[in-house]
Amino acid sequence: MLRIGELATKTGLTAHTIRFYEKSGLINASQRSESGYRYYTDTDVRQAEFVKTARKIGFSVDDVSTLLSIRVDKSNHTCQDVTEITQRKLNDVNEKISELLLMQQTLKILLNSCCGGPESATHCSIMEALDASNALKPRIVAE
Amino acid sequence: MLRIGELATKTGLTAHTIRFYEKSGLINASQRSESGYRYYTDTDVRQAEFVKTARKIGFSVDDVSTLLSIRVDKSNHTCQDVTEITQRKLNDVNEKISELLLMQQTLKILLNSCCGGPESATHCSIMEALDASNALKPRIVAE
DNA sequence: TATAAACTTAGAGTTAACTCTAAGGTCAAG
DNA sequence: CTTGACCTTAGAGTTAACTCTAAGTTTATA
Ligand SMILES: [Zn+2]
Ligand SMILES: [Zn+2]
Ligand SMILES: [Zn+2]
Ligand SMILES: [Zn+2]
Repeated sequence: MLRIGELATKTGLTAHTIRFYEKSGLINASQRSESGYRYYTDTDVRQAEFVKTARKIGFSVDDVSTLLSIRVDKSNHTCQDVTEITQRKLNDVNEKISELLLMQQTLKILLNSCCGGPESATHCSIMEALDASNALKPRIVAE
Repeated sequence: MLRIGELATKTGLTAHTIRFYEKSGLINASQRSESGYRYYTDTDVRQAEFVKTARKIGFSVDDVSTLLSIRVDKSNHTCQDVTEITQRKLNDVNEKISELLLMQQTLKILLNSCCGGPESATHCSIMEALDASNALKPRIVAE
């Protein structure tokens, strides 16, 4: 039986976060001491680790909540249920990556166009590009 | 001279956002009618477009604020000043991309391992992976 | 003139996931 | 018995960038 600090150490979460997850319904302490201290059983610890793993992969707290409800009642859920959540998450991630790659591309173009030196920014091509509003069309770029 | 709604149409921002940007010091209306309506000059419009462009590229409101202060006083700033902001942003973006690629990789592995069918999740490999906490080590994976 | 669209303000609400604070209680070690 | 580390709670604060509301004013149009 671990106390909250020990669970924190074990999982890499903070005690604060564990309490927050408790409020969110992700982690609970099977036992409480008379004085109110939380005590975590092995089962609780495994659930906390599940939560940590799922969060680390990138699932939202809400997703983890759903995954946990599947976890406690696997026989009434299907692989499809699980892949749906996972696929949705992957789609999110893919979309974010696309956006970021576009930003990356544009930023690279800007950096390539500017000398970066100590001279006056009066004719800085980055500033000019931002003013021209066609700085938003990244193309094939070297490097 | 445009009113806020017209500027909104022209820039693709909303009137709300323009007012928010005003509070944040990014956009201001050179004129006000007697009744208090904002009126934007061509110069204001160009600044608003600069803001829109910079935001679209991914610069934070704070970054844009800094870029604007360079913009109004280019001769007292250098290309280095500008590239620093841009490079910092690119570094941020690169870091986020790395994190997302890791997530993407892991999610792909999970999806590959699960049949995704209508059968019970009792032996679902995604659930197993989340329970095993070694689901976090993405390796080379086929597409 | 009447109506509707557009505008004004201050300030509150949204989202996600924490993060921290205050004020106090508990427990093991020395 | 005292000290210090650890625990408790409710609830407020953080961040970024909006987004919305309410209640009222102005303006253009029919
Ligand atoms: Zn230069
Ligand atoms: Zn430059
Ligand atoms: Zn299956
Ligand atoms: Zn499965």
